[in-house]
Amino acid sequence: MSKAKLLFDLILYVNTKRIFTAQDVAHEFGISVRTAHRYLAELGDMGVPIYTEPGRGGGYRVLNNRMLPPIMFDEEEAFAVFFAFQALKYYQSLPFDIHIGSVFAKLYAGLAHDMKRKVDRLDSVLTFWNQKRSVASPYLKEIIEAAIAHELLSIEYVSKSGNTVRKVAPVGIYAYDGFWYMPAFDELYGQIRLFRTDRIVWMERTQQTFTQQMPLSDWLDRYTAQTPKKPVRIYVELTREGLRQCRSQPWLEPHIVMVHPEQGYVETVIDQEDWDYVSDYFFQLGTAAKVIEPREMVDRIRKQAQELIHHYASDGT
Amino acid sequence: MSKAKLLFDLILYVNTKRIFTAQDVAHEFGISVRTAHRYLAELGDMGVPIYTEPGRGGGYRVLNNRMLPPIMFDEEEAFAVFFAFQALKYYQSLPFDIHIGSVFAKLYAGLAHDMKRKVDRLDSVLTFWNQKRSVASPYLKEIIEAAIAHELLSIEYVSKSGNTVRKVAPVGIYAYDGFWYMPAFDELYGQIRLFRTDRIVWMERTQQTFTQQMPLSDWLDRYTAQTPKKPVRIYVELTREGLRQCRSQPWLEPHIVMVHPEQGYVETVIDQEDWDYVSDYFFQLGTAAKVIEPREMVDRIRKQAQELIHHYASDGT
DNA sequence: TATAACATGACAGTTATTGACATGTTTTAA
DNA sequence: TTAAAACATGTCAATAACTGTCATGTTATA
Repeated sequence: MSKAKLLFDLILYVNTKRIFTAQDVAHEFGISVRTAHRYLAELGDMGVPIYTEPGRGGGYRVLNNRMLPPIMFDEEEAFAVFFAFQALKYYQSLPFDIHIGSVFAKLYAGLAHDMKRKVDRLDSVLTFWNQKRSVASPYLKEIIEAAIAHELLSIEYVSKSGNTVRKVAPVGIYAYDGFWYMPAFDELYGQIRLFRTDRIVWMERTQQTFTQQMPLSDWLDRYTAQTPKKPVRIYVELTREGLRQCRSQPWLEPHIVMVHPEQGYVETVIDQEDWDYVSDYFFQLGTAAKVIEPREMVDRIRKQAQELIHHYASDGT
Repeated sequence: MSKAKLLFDLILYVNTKRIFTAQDVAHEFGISVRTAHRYLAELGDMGVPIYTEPGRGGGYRVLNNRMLPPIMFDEEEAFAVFFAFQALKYYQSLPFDIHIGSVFAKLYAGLAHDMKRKVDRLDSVLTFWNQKRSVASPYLKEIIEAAIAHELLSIEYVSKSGNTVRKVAPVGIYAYDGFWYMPAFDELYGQIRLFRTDRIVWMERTQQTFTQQMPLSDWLDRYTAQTPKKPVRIYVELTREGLRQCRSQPWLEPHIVMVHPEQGYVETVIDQEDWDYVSDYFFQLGTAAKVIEPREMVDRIRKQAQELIHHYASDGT
């Protein structure tokens, strides 16, 4: 085995084992103990954070920020990472911001000149835009790590009624509309509650772990799904313009049928709960859409239109 | 210079030069031509995509997907990249999706077992949540690259009035509320217009370049700052519900005046260009809003309502 | 057909790596 | 206090890898 390959494998070995002796390495890779020492010293020079404990019961130890073996990326891959980082620019608070910076620096340094210019320009042609929020959330990284490790957290939370200290089991965190939210099981209330992370003023990781209740996605689904209880069939004719508009509605788009470029229809089933929203949507489309079913929706739209005329007529003169 | 260091530098060298001979390398690094050949062969084995052209005028060539020299990341840095990728999960259409996949694979492969589990779990505790859109935008990558290269694009665009083919100079692209938008200078109109990339049905990169007009950020600033060219004053009374609705419109929110919890108004200046959009918005608010000024908007809303009644009446029986 | 490039092989000199052995140092358990 | 188990470092000879020179092909082009 070539030396390079061996060093490569050695990185993996030390990362997995964490604690080991030079004899272990010598035996594992079929080299002499002297060489094992030499190689491990070399890893140290390469930046792998190993330290040693001399004496009986000693050996090599790896610090927790372990190194990955060297990886070669091509420019496209590097560019993809820059692209992804761009998506994070908008967030005021970010976990791992330092690491993002160092990854950026390492990748950027390896680029050829022309490619560097390209990356510089990326900044000026690509934005992930949202309303900027200026509220800081310092505990994001800790929350993520606690959630991953299924670890209980003690938090002090600012709520309407004042600050409270609670012990919670985080389900996860999500970003929405510029804020970070943490759904977490609250021991006090015996149920999962939603916390805004910027309202957490103090936090401590306990050593206690909990058994996972549910993944974040399940919680979000349950939180948003609202279980369609009463299905309602709708049938709506669409003009060209109606087609164009409806295609940007994710809940309609899959059910659009285009008869020909100038005409089409939507036939789908909605939930009773969304009735008003759907009705308002087709109302707002005006003559670009024509609701055929349900009849009640037609009535409602007609009634709304009449109200509107009345509303503005009474205004008159 | 050590061999490793030399190979490292050689990668940079070949990436920058793109075309060169073994003599060039030998001279540049002070090695023999024979060794230059040997090293270059070694780079090939390492995965750097070089090929050769024998014969007079020949030499070594690098394919465009150039390689970066090997980089060592630590786990935290790798995790930061996974985190960034998580932010992109929500987008239906992504440029560089293949590359994101391959970066993920390369980094993931280098992780120790326990860390792999941690990354697997990241998915279940972290979400960047927005309303999902299912509309596909296949041309994102090309737009970005054209914008970076200041290259003119021919596009076929679906607009209200039908499909049109235009030649445009893209300023950049940005993601907003689940859609991708491309502001671009439109030769036809002699000004910068906004395109939704999912409505581009065909695209071709021309070879022509243009001189950059402005960076995307400037454009966004100007766009959001709303320097109306033809200002139109609007005055709209709002009910409680109207207040609630308007408050979630970023362009209205700053100009809302609440008289008391049940009543308020909006008074602001909009641009002539947005007239239709604004009118439609208040139409859709129904009786929750009452446009007082401009009178023409009142007329238009009334007319729309009448049309709607007619639209659904003719349907009748 | 000469030239300028890559391609490959052989060989000897040079350099780097390796293993064996020796000698310290530090810590812990007996 | 001592022995054992670990790292730490040095020396040296054997071996392996690398390098440069020379030689011989091959390929494309002026």
